[in-house]
Amino acid sequence: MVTIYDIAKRANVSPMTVSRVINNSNLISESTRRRVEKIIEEMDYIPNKAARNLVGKRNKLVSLIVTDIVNPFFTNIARGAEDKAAELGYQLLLSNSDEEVDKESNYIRATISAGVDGVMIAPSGDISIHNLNMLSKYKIPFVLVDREVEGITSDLILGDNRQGVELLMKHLIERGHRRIVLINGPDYVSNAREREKAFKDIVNREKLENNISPIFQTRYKQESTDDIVNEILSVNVPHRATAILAANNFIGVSVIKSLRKIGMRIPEDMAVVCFDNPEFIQDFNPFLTVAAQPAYDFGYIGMQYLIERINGKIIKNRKMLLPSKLLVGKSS
Amino acid sequence: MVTIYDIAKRANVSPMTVSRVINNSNLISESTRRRVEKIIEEMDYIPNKAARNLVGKRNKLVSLIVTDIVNPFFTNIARGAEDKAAELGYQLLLSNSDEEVDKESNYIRATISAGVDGVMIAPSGDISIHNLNMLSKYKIPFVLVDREVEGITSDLILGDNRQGVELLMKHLIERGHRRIVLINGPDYVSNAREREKAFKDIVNREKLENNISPIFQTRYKQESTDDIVNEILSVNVPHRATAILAANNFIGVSVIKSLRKIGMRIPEDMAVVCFDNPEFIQDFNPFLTVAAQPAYDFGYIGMQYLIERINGKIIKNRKMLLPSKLLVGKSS
DNA sequence: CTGTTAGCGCCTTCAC
DNA sequence: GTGAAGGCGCTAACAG
Repeated sequence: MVTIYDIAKRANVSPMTVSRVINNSNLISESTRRRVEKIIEEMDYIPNKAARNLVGKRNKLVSLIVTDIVNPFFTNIARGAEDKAAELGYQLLLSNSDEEVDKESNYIRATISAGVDGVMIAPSGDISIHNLNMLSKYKIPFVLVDREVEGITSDLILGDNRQGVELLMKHLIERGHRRIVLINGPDYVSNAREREKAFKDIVNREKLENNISPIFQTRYKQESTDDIVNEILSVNVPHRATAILAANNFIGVSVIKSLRKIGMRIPEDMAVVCFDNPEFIQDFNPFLTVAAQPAYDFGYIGMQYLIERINGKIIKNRKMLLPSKLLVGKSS
Repeated sequence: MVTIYDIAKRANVSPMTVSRVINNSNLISESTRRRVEKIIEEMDYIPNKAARNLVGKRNKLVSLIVTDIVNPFFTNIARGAEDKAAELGYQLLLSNSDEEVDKESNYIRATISAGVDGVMIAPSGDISIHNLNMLSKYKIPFVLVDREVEGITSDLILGDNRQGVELLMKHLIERGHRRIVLINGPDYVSNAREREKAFKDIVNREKLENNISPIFQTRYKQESTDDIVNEILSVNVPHRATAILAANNFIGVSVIKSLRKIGMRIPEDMAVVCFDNPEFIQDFNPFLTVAAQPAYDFGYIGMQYLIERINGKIIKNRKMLLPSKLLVGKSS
């Protein structure tokens, strides 16, 4: 391994001078700078981050913790985050928490151990507060994306959930639906609570039949929704809901599968809409009607915020609320 | 920041003893071990990787370099890789090369600088050889996934491209197609060369009309294929190709878009098949007929190989060839 | 503008 | 079983 000492020897300078060169110090004469740079090039010298980090320097390393990179929503967040990070010279550690606090907790510890400068996280839920406090204890800045956590103040990049629900509900109502069911995510995730609140408000405001517009709860994962769908269909036809609003793409897809399994036609027998695209290419084969959140921007802007924080430029907490776009498919 | 010195003081032992505890040395009495462990717990001590790394220890950090995490093929590779890495206590650095050698080169340097123990990479192409040699120079083990590189020997996790092409061609031929066009990836990527070779062999073997079965080349990216499609359609109908084999999902999707743009019906006017799912959920809304590669396994097995290499368990190079599965959609 | 000294947190080596 | 000394590669603080 080539070190600054090797460079120094060859260049007839002290290691400190080499250090100054690789850190772009301007307390150096142009001639020695050039000489040293040439030798660095020749010897393929690559600085050792561990050593740098040990003396208290920034590590230029950030951590991204999502629930599941396979969800296109988070895939795009990851890409946005990585693009911005790379642009600013940072590297990205990736973890999948699967919405499990314990896994998340392990990742947080590993992440601290690795000496990251900051963390961008879509927290598992409100119980993530302990993990986030751990970060605070180590003075590691973080931003929350997609979800906030009760009792935590930080920079936030969130979807405008009320606006998204309005978009989907308005669309369904325009198509004549009056009996709409919400299949929501878990109530320990902030965006599920917000989506539910918006849903209820609209049901009241629009005087929809809210006795037949109950709210079901599942998880934001690839899980069967057969039971919930069966329960919805157990209501006899004149009173049965005619449309389902799924709180995210995984739920939306599961609902479609459950409906198809028992021969229901979509949208004739049941309309389905959801948050977030289940597919990564927007305009290719749209089946589901969705409120598409600008996931890439979540990641890109979030990383910008995070690195500003790392550099100590920003003190007060910021909250960015990003709107969804309605993409009408065949499912409604 | 809590260090082994803090723990040592509180436990009335030397820092060395603490070090032994956190490294599960067995040269320690049960009683002191327990005492130290208790204090570690109390003080929320987290080891500093930078320090560990500096004294030459494993960093428990690996790097994954893909061309684009947004491609579901690589998304699933990433998930498989991260799962295996986490299982074995490793963390994952993620980078997107966009199939550009210079970007890749920067990531490789950053990755070395970060002190990774190993690298899993889908190389940009044959020119990646310099980047891989850089890794060798630093004695960092690596495995190649999805693509091999001429002149590089290493562990390999590859798709069985011949088998995949056979699958798709057999399917098309069974449906009566005799004039098939290949829209391939760039020839500096090994799998493109293999797919082309298999395609040609089958065209000859099956005595397909190979004067009208030319091969076009584009990139494995989300780029327009309008020009290529127009060229294909410029042939008059009795002689025009009736099916297109796209070498990956991005190309497949682009081709569909190009065809739709000019009002061609799929599959009536033109059948389309490709490698890899363009969607992350297999059984939801299948439009394209695809040869689906087991991407998750690429990542999972690849990471297993890599970490075995890191631990010095394996010496000879291994090559894992994974078969595709045919998923028939509406596009053919 | 350049060099010297000391130390970051941990582990290897060698004592005891 | 436990501890002391030294050093990994780098940079902050000081000196010249």
